[in-house]
Parts: sequence; C-alpha cells; structure tokens
Amino acid sequence: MQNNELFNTTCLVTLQKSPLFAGLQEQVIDKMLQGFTRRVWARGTHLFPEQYELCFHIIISGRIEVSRCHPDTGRSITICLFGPGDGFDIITLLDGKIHDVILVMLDKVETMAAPMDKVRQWLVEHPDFNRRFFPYLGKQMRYLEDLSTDLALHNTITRLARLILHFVDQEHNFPVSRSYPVHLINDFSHDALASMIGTVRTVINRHLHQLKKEGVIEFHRGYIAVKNLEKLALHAGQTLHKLKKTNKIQHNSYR
Amino acid sequence: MQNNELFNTTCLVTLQKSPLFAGLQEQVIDKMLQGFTRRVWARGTHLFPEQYELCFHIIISGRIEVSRCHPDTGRSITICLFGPGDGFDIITLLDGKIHDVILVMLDKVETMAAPMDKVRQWLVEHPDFNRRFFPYLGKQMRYLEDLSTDLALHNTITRLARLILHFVDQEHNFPVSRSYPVHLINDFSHDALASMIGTVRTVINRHLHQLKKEGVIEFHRGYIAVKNLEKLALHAGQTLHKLKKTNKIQHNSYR
DNA sequence: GATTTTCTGTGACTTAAGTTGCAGAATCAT
DNA sequence: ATGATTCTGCAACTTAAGTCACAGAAAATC
Repeated sequence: MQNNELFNTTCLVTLQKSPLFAGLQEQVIDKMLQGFTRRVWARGTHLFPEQYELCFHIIISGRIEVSRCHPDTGRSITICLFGPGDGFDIITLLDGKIHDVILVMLDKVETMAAPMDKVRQWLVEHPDFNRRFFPYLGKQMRYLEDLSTDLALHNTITRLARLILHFVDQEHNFPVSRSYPVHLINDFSHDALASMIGTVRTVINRHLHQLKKEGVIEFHRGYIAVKNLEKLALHAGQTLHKLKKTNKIQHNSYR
Repeated sequence: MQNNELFNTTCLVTLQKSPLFAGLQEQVIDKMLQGFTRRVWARGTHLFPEQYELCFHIIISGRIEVSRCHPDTGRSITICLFGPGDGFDIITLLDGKIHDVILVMLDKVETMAAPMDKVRQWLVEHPDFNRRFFPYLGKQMRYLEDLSTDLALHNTITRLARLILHFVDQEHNFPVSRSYPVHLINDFSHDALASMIGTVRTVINRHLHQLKKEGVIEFHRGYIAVKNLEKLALHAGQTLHKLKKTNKIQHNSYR
C-alpha cells in the first residue's frame, strides 16, 4: 500500500529528528519501527488515561495538549505541549502507574504506538536509547519546574510574555513586517493561551491588547508575532531587575 | 576510626531504604559505597549550582529544600523537599546542564557524593539500578505536575490543606490528643510553609488560624497536627465536588 | 541572663486578577 | 447559503490574596 509506505518514510524521518531517537543506529530504529502500530486521532479528540496507559506513543504529526481540569470551576492548566518526535506517556512509562491527565488533540494526530513493556525492554536492551532518554526526561522536568516557578512567582502579564518568548522563533523573522513568528502556539485561541499559563481568557485578552498597544506584539485571530523582542524580554523579566526596580531591591535588602 | 565505621553502617541502612537503591544486591551497594565521599553541611547553609553540579549526592541524614527565588520581590517557591535516601541533583544527572535552583539545608545534612559521570556509568552497568531509577523519576515528575496544577487551579487555603494532607502520617496518631502528626514539614515556619505552596507568610497565618478555629488542625510554633482528617480532606477538595458544590456544577454545565 | 535575631499575630489597606454578561466576528457544519 | 458554534472584545463588578507596619513571643547567640 503506497500510503503505508509513505507513512513509514515519515516515521523514519520523524524518529531521526526526535530527541528520543536521533542518532541511533539505523538498524536499531528499523527494528523498533517493526514493533510500532499506527494510530490516528481526529482534531479535538479527548483521550483519557484508560485510552493511552497501555501503549507508549511517538507523535508523527500533529500537536497534543496535556492538561488537567478543575472539576468544579472548569478551569484547566496545560501541563505540556507535544509535537512530532515527542513521546507519551512518559510518566506511566517510568513508574507503570496511571497518570491522571487529559490529552487533547490540537490537530489531526498520527502516532506510532508500542506496548509500554516493550519500550521498557528497549530501554534495557539498547543502552544508546537509554542514554538518549535521560536528557529528554531532563527537558520535561525543567519545563515543569519552570511552570511551577512562573505560576508561583510571576504575575500574569509576565507569564504571558515568557510564554511568547519561549515559543518565538528568533531565527526566522518575517521580512515584510519585521516581526518574529511564534511556534506551536501560533494558532491558539485565547482560552488555550490562558490554559498554558494558568489563567483565564479575559485576562489574556487584556494583556494581549496591552502588549499590542505598547508595540511589543501584533496579533489577530489565531496569529501572534513579536514586533519588539527587547521589550518582550523586559516584560518577561529577563533583564528587568537590572534596569528598573533598583528601589525595590534596596527596599527588600534590609528585611 | 569508629565514627567512620558508624557512618558507613548508617549509609548502608539508608541506601537499603532509599527508593533509588532498595533491593539492589548487597555486593553492588557495597561496591558503590566505595565510590562515595562523605560531605557534611551545617543547618541553614545555602548551596548554589556551582557547589553541587559536579557530584551527585545521596542524603544520609537531614532535610534539603530545593527552591527558586524571585530576584525583585524576594519571594520564593519550594520546588521539592528531600530527606534521607533522596538524591540530587537529578536534573543535572539527566542532562548534564546547570540547574538553576538554590538548595537550603534545613538541618545538619550528611550526604554521600560521587561524580556525576560515575553515577551515569552505574546506571549503564547495573540494569537493576537503572530500572529502579525510573520510578523515582516518575515520582519527582508527578510532584512537579501536582505542584503546577495546584498553583494554577486551587486557592491558597485549598493548597495549604493539600500540603498538610500530603505530609500527614495517617498510620500513627497520637494516642493522647487523637491527632495525626505531620512528616518532614512538622517544624516549618510559616514562611517555609508559604514557600511550599507559593504564597506568603501572612496568608498562611490567616489560613492556619481559620483551620484551627474550624477544629481541623492544631498548631503552635513549629508544630502542626491534624485533628479532623475528613474536614481536612474536604478543604483539600478530595470529595468537595461530590458534597458541597452541586449548585456550582449545575451552574457550569450549560456553558 | 541580656541582647540580638528570628518568628508569630493581627489589623488596615491595595490591587491584580478573576467573574459575569453581552454583542458582534469569524469559522464550521450541513 | 445559512444556521450553529466557537471565538473575541469590552465594560462593570467582586474578591482572594497580596503588601505594609508594628508589637510581642520565642529562640538563638554571646
């Protein structure tokens, strides 16, 4: 089947670029590819623990939002965002216990799935794979730590600035508008952005308009780009404490 | 030296109870013990990345608070809390990069230290150790996820209730007062508690007094115990949405 | 045991950030 | 196309949770 052939090629390419598999011997990757089954989900699908706990998945195409939801208020927080090359569920893979999060498919999503136990076995059999696995875990833990830190220490506009800064593509700027596009979260609704930094739509809306007024960003429905990186960095607090708040520092130093 | 002998015995016992080493063959543990160096820090010592990035440490005695601090406001958030048997810094071990957190010794702390590379080598050479390492990572990631979720979705009194519930020792209750003691955080100041849930001292103080008035807990300087677990669980939202907030659920259901 | 330092308790005040409600725009489904 | 649905933009309002300031208690240090 030609379609399948194409999918397999896409898989190989994705794996070779994936932080989990990049640099592995081709024969090892080939052998692993045999063990995977293709899965496809439509955009908007919600997956609950029972539906993903048995297999480990590698995303081939599309994005997945991992989130938690408050049963009473309905508010939700996005714990992480996955794209092609990412694998889930890492935590269940690690400890075998159920992981109580909701996966939302932000696009049509294609994955390769293999039983958890088989992937665990690969980790033992292929030290190379095992070694590559560690930095990937580190990256995830750092993201979670940063999320907690931001939520606890920064106000909402700072968090929004940091979010945009985190996903901005500083390499490629649009030649026409001289603005920097944003990755992965470019087409997010204000609700989705709110969930990323643990707040609500109206607050995101207010802050986006403020940043636009200040000339930091430009945006319209499903589109954000950065016009002034320095100002954005200032909002994000990158160099803030060196410039502006000298008085505050002094004020706190004699506590 | 007799003192050293005693320390080695303590080490062995700690390792055998540690989530990282429990169940390993004794000869493997013995061999690892050779590779460790003893380190001691006084209570209150602050460690910065340069001081711990080169070696992986296993705590033998005492507690360590891992935290981040906002340079301007001086507020800080405790990212995790380590006790005997825990190892740090896990993230640097995983990806070899500097990990920008501050370690605060809450007691006099004794650790065993081994070069990062050596521990990474052990992970490769001893599949048993490697396998035990994974669930430990899972536990840490779950804690971070829960922290983020709590910060984003719950108000401060709920977070305080959850904190206490998380560290309560449900097994042993004091026969006299019929109250349940708290682990690890029992002697924390209100400032330290505040840092655990990402808020400030005055807020903790207010809520502690409220919980006391409601008969949920009892406390005095450096002491907390739970008098009514059910009420505490209610505050923590464990069964909240089933009992109390039915109206809220209905109210939200037609959004 | 005197003095310094660190904790705790409390009241008054401020404000960031949520909630609610509605109207119009954009997009999707049939 | 058209009707339904989902997004966006505001404005008015509420409140949880901060800040600030000070005093007394407890603990640590000398």
